[in-house]
Amino acid sequence: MLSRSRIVDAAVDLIEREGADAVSMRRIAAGLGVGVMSLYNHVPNKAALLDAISESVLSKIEFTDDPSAHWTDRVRVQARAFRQIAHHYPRSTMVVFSRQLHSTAGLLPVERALSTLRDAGFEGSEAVRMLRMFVAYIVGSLLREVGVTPTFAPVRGDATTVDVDPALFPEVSSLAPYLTSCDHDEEFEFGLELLVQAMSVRAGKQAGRRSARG
Amino acid sequence: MLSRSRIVDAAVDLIEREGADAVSMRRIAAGLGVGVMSLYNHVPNKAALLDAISESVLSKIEFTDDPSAHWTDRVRVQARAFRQIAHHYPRSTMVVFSRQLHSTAGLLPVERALSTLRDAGFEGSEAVRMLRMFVAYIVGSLLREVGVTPTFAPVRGDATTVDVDPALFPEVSSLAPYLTSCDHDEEFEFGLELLVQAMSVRAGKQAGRRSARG
DNA sequence: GTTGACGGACGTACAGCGTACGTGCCAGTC
DNA sequence: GACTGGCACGTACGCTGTACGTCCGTCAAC
Repeated sequence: MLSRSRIVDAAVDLIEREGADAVSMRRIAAGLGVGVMSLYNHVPNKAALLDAISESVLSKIEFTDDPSAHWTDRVRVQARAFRQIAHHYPRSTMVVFSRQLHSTAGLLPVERALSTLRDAGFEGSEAVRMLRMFVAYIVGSLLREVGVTPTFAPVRGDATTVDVDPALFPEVSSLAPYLTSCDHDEEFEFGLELLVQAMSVRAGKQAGRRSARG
Repeated sequence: MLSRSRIVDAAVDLIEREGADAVSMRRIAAGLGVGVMSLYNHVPNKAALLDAISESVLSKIEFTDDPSAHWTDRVRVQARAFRQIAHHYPRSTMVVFSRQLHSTAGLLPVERALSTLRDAGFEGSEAVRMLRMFVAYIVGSLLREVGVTPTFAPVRGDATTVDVDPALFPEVSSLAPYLTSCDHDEEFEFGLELLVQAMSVRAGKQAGRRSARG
């Protein structure tokens, strides 16, 4: 029996195997051994299916939040949880990023994050701003890692040959070795640590007089 | 007479007017008062055209770098220049973000940024890491602003009504006013300032004695 | 002036797309 | 038995990208 979740799962599989461009209602139906129009009994249209895919991927984020841990560690854990799911479904993640979702699938992560930020001493608009900044960094990082967007390492994939004019681009040329290679894990952790430290400073300023929560 | 740049310009116009989904070779040709296949005399295929669009948009970034200014201000200026062009071509920016570009169109910004980072005291891999982190933040922010990706304000557009269960999501519920509204300018500047400050701290550590910004 | 070559504009054609619409099968309820 | 509603499915339409062939204007060589 066909069902919405079976369709979504098949679509995610197809995306991961052959890329987002390969996704068509016909291909999904064929993968399920089913007629094309049968899908429309469970999904109103393709756009809604893509939204459902986004929701499905987002809901797979594992948030094992430990309220007793220090808030900085909780921030790290949550950021990595986000990243891990993106690595597990890289091509579907691109679909998520390319769609505006109005669902509540992302509510739980937001709730957890805000709770953590409150423990860090951020209140009101400051907490929301911190959250948005963090999400921006994570999304931007994942967009680079997933490979669809700018590693801004504009040299050839072959790390040995660099076809950049040193006279025109001295910095790019001299830093070419670092620009061509990219250890995504290190890169992500570097930015994460920087942000956490920046948040710590800000938290100290804000909560300076008042007592921070344990 | 048809030309590659005329085609690209027409495509960008079409994207901005009617969205990326509306872009088809036929529509572009019609907009130019030209037959569909004529386009293929100047562009090998649609994918290449989209790449050309990305390149065109990126090349429009205005970098009026002032080497005499403090590096923190130069960072700010460069970040805002990036953002400004994204605001000028919001829908085309999404096309840029959704494509992996191997062109050298983004080289000049990278060169300027690395030069600025060098002045800040960052060398080698540290400079590249800083650049990548900054780009990640900017890209993530723009992705939110351009509206295609998660403002993570999962409540309704109507700011007065919030359909979130306060029992299940107390933080989201209590911060709803801040989550529903989003002043993109303030939001961007907030994260920008946080990053610049974080970089200042790091620069101080790395370069030893250096004038901190007041 | 004639001829030949060539590049660009264009029409036709084909496979694939999303999906509106209609048809038929089957389970459940009077 | 008749009726109803949900689901699987086929057909069909208008759209897409683009391979291929054709036509025409320009220019060089004779």
